[in-house]
Amino acid sequence: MPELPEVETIRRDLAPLLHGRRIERVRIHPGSERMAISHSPREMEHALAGRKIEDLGRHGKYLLIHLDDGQTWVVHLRMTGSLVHGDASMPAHRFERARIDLDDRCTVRFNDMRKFGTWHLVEDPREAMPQSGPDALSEAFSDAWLEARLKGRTAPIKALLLDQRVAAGVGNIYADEALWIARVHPGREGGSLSRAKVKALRAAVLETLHASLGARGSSFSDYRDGLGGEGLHHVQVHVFRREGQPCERCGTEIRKMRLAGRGTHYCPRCQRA
DNA sequence: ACTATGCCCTGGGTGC
DNA sequence: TGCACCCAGGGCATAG
Repeated sequence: MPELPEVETIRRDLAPLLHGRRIERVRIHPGSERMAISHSPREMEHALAGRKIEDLGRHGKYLLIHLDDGQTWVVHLRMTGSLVHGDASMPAHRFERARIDLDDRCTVRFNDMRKFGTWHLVEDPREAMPQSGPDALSEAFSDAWLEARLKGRTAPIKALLLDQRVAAGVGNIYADEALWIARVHPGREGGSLSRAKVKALRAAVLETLHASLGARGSSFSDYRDGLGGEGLHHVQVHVFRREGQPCERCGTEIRKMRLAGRGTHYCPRCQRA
């Protein structure tokens, strides 16, 4: 599941390889037409061909590919998407959904088992992510911002952490990890957190995102970096998918529950309701 | 304005 | 071995 650290790792991998390259040809494969949101697949292929890539940005879980005509190609990998750079002769991945041929005999493959990934081609990146709030690693995601977003809210804090309007880039893995670090029960009402807890939670979000970035992301299943390699962070998580195993702090068995429609992992002792 | 739920999609795992 | 079923979940639409 590519969340902020995984998308940022891909951005860093691809940026030096794509900078200044011209896109020769783009093919969206049959059966994957739905990924093209802002245009029809054929229109998008045509609009991308011949464009030069200027630089790569990121906002939350969205990868932003800035082109020489001022447009931005906005890619979201959702759960199983990956963008893998390689030599044009590299054999196609089993779940290749699209292919981008560059002017240096290299290719970027868009692989996506579940076909949830999306592409937009827009003048302003905000058109492709109208709901997105501040990036979780930006200064705009401040203690004051988080406190204001949580104030008066009765929804579970886990659900609010997953809300991209609150903090863009936090997904299921890092929401669970941050709540464990901050010792907050995932089902607790968002508005019930003290100012000190809100501050601890924001710090925990940053801590877990930076820890994962340092390990090039988490590869629980499908995530791959920009070169097709796996991240290393999944071996150092505290709670995510560790149900039945002991909590590192107190030894209590990690539990799993369903919250906001997502598998939610926590320590029943460290994270009291 | 806020909260909860279902949908999209497909492979992997499980149970019979 | 085969098959039905369930699970994974980000963002969006919809209902209340």
